[in-house]
Amino acid sequence: MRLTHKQFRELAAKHGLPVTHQRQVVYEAVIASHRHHSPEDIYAAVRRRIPSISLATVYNNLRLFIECGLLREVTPHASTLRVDGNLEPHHHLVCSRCKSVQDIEGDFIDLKRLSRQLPGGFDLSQPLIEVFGLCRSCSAKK
Amino acid sequence: MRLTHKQFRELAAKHGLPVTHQRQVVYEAVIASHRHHSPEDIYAAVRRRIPSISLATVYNNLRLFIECGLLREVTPHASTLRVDGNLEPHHHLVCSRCKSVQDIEGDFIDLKRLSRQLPGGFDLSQPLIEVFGLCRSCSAKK
DNA sequence: TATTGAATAATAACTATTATAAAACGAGCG
DNA sequence: CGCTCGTTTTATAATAGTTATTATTCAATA
Repeated sequence: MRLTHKQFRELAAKHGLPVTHQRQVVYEAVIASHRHHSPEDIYAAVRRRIPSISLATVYNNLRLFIECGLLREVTPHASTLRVDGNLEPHHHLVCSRCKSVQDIEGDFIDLKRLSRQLPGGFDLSQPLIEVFGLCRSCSAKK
Repeated sequence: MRLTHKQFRELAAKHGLPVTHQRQVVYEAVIASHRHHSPEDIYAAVRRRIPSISLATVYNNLRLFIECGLLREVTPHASTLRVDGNLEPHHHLVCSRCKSVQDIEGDFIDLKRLSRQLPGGFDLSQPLIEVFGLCRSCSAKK
């Protein structure tokens, strides 16, 4: 706990982010458990230490942390359903910022090696792979 | 247009899905344009042919098509934000059904080849790759 | 033609998230 | 030590996307 405490102060300083008690606690809650969290999970955990905290604060700070690179977003995606009628094997290149999607050929993947790394029982019979990054116009803006 | 007409009937038959006029038109709207659509886009397109169609019907049928494998879902994701505090390079194995996420090592990716396939200007300085499939318990249920 | 079950339309309800406005905080300065 | 200004937090309202509900329509069959 002491460790993440210090770790957060350093990260925040590096990104020019003022440290507040709420931010400290939110960050520690994310790090404390090693799984992938939803805002509600984090809200619940943080409330045990700051009962008065508001859900909006959790959202605000998570987003801030993601923007600054203190945290990563899992599957950064459009907030709405997208469908693809192309059933031919292909994969997607997704912009983490504007969520645009382009198709990409899949031959950069070593399926044999990937299968070897899979946990038992994981079914990859129709593998779909998404590569996240920043599209040209978003990386230009940055 | 005739082609997707027939294509849909065959696909539907293969999956034991009764063909209705609405389904036919929804499917054709997805295929007609080659991008990745939101339900609202599709709703707008379909309304030009069936003005009385309901948004719910579009949702229902898209979901049905995804379930049956007539369409793929782009970025199958939990309906809520997920956050990951682990900044070490690693990737994710995501279950398309239950949306659970596990970490996975990334050495099945040929980054050199991937970079060669990237469209100009795409920034992959912090590559994040997600592999979608079915986790053990979901593939058992199936 | 009457019956039955599935699909659709219309709309209400729900959930996750964002926006807004007011209150509290906190660093810097007199 | 108290004031002030900008930031953060809180509380809550608003919104967007999606799902659920229910009545209606349709299509197939007896």
